[in-house]
Amino acid sequence: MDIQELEAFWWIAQTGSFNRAAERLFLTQPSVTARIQALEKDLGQTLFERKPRGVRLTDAGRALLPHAERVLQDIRKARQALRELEMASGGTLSVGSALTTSTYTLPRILSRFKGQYPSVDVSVRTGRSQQVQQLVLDDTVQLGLTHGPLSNPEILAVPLYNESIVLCVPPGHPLAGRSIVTAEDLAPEPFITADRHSGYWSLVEQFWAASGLSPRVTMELDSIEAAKRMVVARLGIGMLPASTVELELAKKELVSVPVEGAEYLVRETLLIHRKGKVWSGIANAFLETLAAEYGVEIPTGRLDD
Amino acid sequence: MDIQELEAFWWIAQTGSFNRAAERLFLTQPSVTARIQALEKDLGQTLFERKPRGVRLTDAGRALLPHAERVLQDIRKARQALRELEMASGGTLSVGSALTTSTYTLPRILSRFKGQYPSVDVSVRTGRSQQVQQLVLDDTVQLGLTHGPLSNPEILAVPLYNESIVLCVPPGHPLAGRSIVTAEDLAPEPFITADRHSGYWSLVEQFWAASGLSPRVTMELDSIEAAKRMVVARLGIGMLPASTVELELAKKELVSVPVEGAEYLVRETLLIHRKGKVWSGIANAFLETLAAEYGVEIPTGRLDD
DNA sequence: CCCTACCTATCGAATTTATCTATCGAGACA
DNA sequence: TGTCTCGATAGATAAATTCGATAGGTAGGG
Repeated sequence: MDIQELEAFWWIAQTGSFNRAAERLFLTQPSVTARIQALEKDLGQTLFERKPRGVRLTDAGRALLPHAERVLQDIRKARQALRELEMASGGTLSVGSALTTSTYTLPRILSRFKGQYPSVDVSVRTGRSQQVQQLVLDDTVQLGLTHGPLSNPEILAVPLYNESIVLCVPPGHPLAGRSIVTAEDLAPEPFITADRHSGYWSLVEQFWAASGLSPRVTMELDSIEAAKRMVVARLGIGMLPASTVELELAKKELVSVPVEGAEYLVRETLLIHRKGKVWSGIANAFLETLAAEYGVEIPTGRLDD
Repeated sequence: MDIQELEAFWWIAQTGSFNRAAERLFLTQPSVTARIQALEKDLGQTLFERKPRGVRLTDAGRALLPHAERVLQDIRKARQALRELEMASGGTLSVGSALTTSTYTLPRILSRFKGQYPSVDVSVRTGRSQQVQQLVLDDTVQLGLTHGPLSNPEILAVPLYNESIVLCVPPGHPLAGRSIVTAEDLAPEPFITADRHSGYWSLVEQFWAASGLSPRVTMELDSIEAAKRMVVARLGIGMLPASTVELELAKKELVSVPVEGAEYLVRETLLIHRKGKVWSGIANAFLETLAAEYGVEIPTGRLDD
C-alpha cells in the first residue's frame, strides 16, 4: 500500500473514471491503471468494477474509501504542521508576478497568505510574462505568477486558473444589447488595446487572424487599467481579460457581450518555478495557499521535478 | 512523503538508531539512510540530529512523529477492514507445521485466529521441518511453521520467535541444585534424546561437538513428548526446546539447569512461504494474527517477494 | 446491424528509483 | 592515541514506474 496508490484510488472514486483521475494526477491512464493494479494485488481484492462507461466501487472499494481519505488527510495535516513550525521562524517569500496578476489576483492571495503566516515577509517583483520567467530562471524570485507560453524548458508550471478574454463596451453602446456579436460587427468600431507586447494581446490577435479581419485600433495604452478607463469613458470598445473588468461589469460601468468564435479565447495563469530547484518551506506554503484559493489539488510528488 | 519513509522514521524514533531500525525493517542501514534523506528533502527539514552514539529527534521530527503514527495506524486499520470483509465470506487456511510447533504453539494461535475469523476453515498438516518445506513448495499448504535451516532458495521466511534448548533433569537429581553445569558434568549422565533426525537435535550435536565430549545416549525416542516423559520418570536427563517443557517446569515435574556454553543454543521458529506466491487474504490474516501474538512488526511491502 | 465514441488493459522501451556491498569519516571511550 | 560505533557515501545491479501505442470491449446513434 502506497500513498500514491491511495491518491489514485481516491481520485478514481471521485471521478468514476481512470482517465479523469489520470488527468488530475498529471499522469497517463496506463500509469493510473498500474497503480490501481498494484493496490488491488497488495490488498488481494478488486476495488473497482470496470464498466464500459467508467468504473464503480466494489464493496471492498467502498470499505477502503474512508480509510484512504483519512490517510490522505493525515498526511496533509502532517505537512501543514511542519510547515507552520518552519514558518514560525520567519523568512521571506519572493514572487515575480505579471502586471495584471499583481493588480487583480495577487492582493487577495497575499492577504490570505499573510493571515496564515504573519511572520513571513513578502517581496513582489512585477514585469511582463517574459520578464517574470527570467526572474525565475535567475533565482531572483522563488516563484512566478504569469501566463503562457513558456519560453524555456528549465521552467515548469502548475496551472492555477483560466479566464476568458471578454468584449467590453460602454453601457448604451449599440452592441450592448446584442446577445452575440461577430468579428464583422466589431471591425468598424474604434478598438482600444493595451500594450501590444502584453501577453494577452497575442490571444486577441489570434481571434482577428481567424476572422480574416483587422480591428480599427484607435488607441493603444500601456496598461490594461488605462485601456479599461478609456472604454468606460466611451472612447471605444476593447477585449480584456475577465478578471480585470469584474468590478466594472458588476457596477454596470461596462457591459460584456459574447463574441462568436471567441469562446476559446482563454488566458491561463500559471505558477512557474525553476526545474530542479529544491522547494523551500515558504514556497511550499505559498503553493498550498494558492491551491486552496483555486481549488487545485497538487498530487503527492508533483513537484519533485 | 511515502509510507515506507514514515515507517523508517517511526522505527528510528523508537530505537534512536538507524542501524536498529534497519534491522527491524529487514533492510541495510544505507537503505534506511536513503529513506530518511528522501523524507527530509521532501519536507525540507532535518528530522534527526545525528550524534555519534545514535540520533535524536529535532523539533521538526517531534512535530512529525504523532502524525506519522496516525498515518501508519490508519493504514493498519484499512488493511484490517478489508481483511475482515474478505474473511466474512469464508475460505480455508491450510498450514503445514513442524511436530513440536503443532503441539505447543499452534493450538494457541489457531484458537485466536478462529476467534477473530470464525467462518474460516483451518486445515493443518504436520511433519518434520523438511517435509513442511516441501509442502510449501508443492503449494499443498499456503504457509508453513517450521525451523531452520531452509533448504531451498524458493522458500522465504519470517522469523517469529526464538527459544532456548534447556537442560532438563528430574527434581531431586544431583544436578538439579547446581546454578550452572558444564558438558563434563553431563557426559556421564544417561542422556535421553528425541529422534536424531529431528530439527533441534543438530543444535544439541553442535553443543557436544564444541565441548569435545559425547553424551551417553541411553534412550532414543521418536517424539519430544515421549522423551520428556522419560526424563520426568527419572530415567535420565535431556536437552529439550523450552516451549515443550514449559508446563512441566511450572508444575515442578522437571527442573532446568543452565549449561555453560549452551547460552546460544537457540532454535528459531519461522513462518515460511513460497517465493513469488501471491498472498491470499486468509494467509495475510493468519500472518497478522501471528504478528500480534509474537509482537513482530511486519513492515510494509515485506511480503512482495 | 454496423459504426463511432469512449473507456480500460496490455505491451515494450526508456528512464528512474531502490537496494545491496564495501568503504569512509567523525566522534566517544578507554 | 588507538579502537569502536554509527551514519554517510560510492558504485553496481536489480526492480519499479512511466509513457506512447495499441488492443479489446461495450453503449448509443443512425
